[in-house]
Amino acid sequence: MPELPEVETIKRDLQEIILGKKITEVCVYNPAVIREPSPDVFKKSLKGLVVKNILRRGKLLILELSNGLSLTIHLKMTGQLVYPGGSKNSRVAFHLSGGKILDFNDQRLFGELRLVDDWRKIKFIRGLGPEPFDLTYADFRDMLSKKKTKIKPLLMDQSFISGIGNLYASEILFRAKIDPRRPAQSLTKAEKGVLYKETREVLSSAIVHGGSSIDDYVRLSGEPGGYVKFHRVYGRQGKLCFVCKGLIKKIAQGGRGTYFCPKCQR
DNA sequence: AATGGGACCTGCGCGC
DNA sequence: TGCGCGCAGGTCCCAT
Repeated sequence: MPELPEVETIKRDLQEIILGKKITEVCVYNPAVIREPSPDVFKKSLKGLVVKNILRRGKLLILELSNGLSLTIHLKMTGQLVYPGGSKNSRVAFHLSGGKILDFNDQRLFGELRLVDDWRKIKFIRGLGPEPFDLTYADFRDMLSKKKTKIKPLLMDQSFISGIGNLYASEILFRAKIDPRRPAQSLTKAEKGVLYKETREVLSSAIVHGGSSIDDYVRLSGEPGGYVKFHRVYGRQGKLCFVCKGLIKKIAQGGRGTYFCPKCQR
């Protein structure tokens, strides 16, 4: 968390609210989250710039600014953007034209803010695989056929496909009825087709509902996203499967929790 | 190429 | 009650 649907939701919220606004002041309360340039230069350079465009690539938010620079924001696990803000716990406060504040909160300080000349050149962006919604079925099928990796960690691999994290990987595989431990290349053509379809459906439905408010994720307004009620397996270990009434199981894969129904997912 | 582990962090829930 | 421990996961990095 947050993954593609949450970041996309925040992107759309930001487009409604802060597009065209000017950054009048930046207050840095914890410099650890500013990865480049130095916090001092970051703060001074942003002052007076207007937000011209707001994009998302994978789980990265990109704010294109009036002088050609871009502010990139990675929320990692506990990052939040809240408007109107002004919380005492914020790490960075962006004062905007109109007098209100956009807060960047981040309890665990994993989040990353960067001010860069060209966001396309940053290492993280260069390493990203295709966006799920830009990927054709033919390409997806071919990509899977080349991989021996287990399917669940593969879906979370940002160089393979961008934007899917631990929560949605589990949810997508449940709906596709595929065991998360299966080697990717062992999937049948039919399974690949279902996986492709469910990847798009789960992600787009999650976006429609404003993302999943698990842990710290909130929308720009501070309100929760509404997709949690559609979760079928994530965080449900030991509970009954909604489809077969069997028990949902939790296993570790690559140091991360994987949730699945051993009966429904083969 | 694939896989596993640790590092970065901090609040929370658990067991004792 | 209070304490210490492990866990949560996005990404990078190193080792095998």
